[in-house]
Amino acid sequence: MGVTKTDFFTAKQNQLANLAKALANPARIAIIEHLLKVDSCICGEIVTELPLAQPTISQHLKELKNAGIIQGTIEGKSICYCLNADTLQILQTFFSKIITKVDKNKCC
Amino acid sequence: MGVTKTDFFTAKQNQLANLAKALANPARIAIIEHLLKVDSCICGEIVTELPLAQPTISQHLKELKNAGIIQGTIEGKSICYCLNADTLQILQTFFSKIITKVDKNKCC
DNA sequence: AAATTATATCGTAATATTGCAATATATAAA
DNA sequence: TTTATATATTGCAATATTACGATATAATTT
Repeated sequence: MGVTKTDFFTAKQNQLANLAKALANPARIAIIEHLLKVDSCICGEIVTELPLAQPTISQHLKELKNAGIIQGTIEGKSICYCLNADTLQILQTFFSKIITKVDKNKCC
Repeated sequence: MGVTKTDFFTAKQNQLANLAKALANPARIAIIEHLLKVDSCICGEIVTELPLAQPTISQHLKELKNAGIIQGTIEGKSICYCLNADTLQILQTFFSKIITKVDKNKCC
């Protein structure tokens, strides 16, 4: 098929899976790391930073935006993208909870 | 194409993207949550817990194992799967670092 | 208004992922 | 050793993802 059986899982499980999917590409990781590093966060900057064509980066930015990981505001004729802390917090919380629990659960 | 341009990114970026890819499915999130919850972690248990066929779950377990997120040891005629804390720590560290930096970086 | 600059969308080819039935393998029990 | 149980592998159809050229849109400058 190729279709994930979304209906059979909880909203939280689907949310986490969708966030992970948004991060499941090195270009999107690189975009996140770049947004974290630089003060200004214009799309055009990313195009020159990464070894990908402009439409490809625009598509990656769209996916990150759809997932709520970044947000973009129009700034003159360019667009300012930045990270959305609230969404990233969901992931941080998930993994922190796992780390605190996983040690107590070693069975092999 | 459909091929990610892996070569143009750093090993760390590819590692994080691959770990995210391994988590980018609600069934695999559910498997992780189940392994975290129960004491015993036999594959057959997961098959009865999740609404997916046995070969599908076997495939998901394989992907989680290849990513280093879980490990499995043979136990009689069944297999005991459990979470790998070291790998999950990589993700926890990544998101914790992001969270501590992201607030200082608000630009829109 | 025309040209320039910045980003988005469309269309498409190549490849990857998802899920399962059928089947294989491997250990345990009878 | 035959049978039962547990998990893995194979093969396949449906769908999703990746990347990019061509083109569209939208604001800015000249």
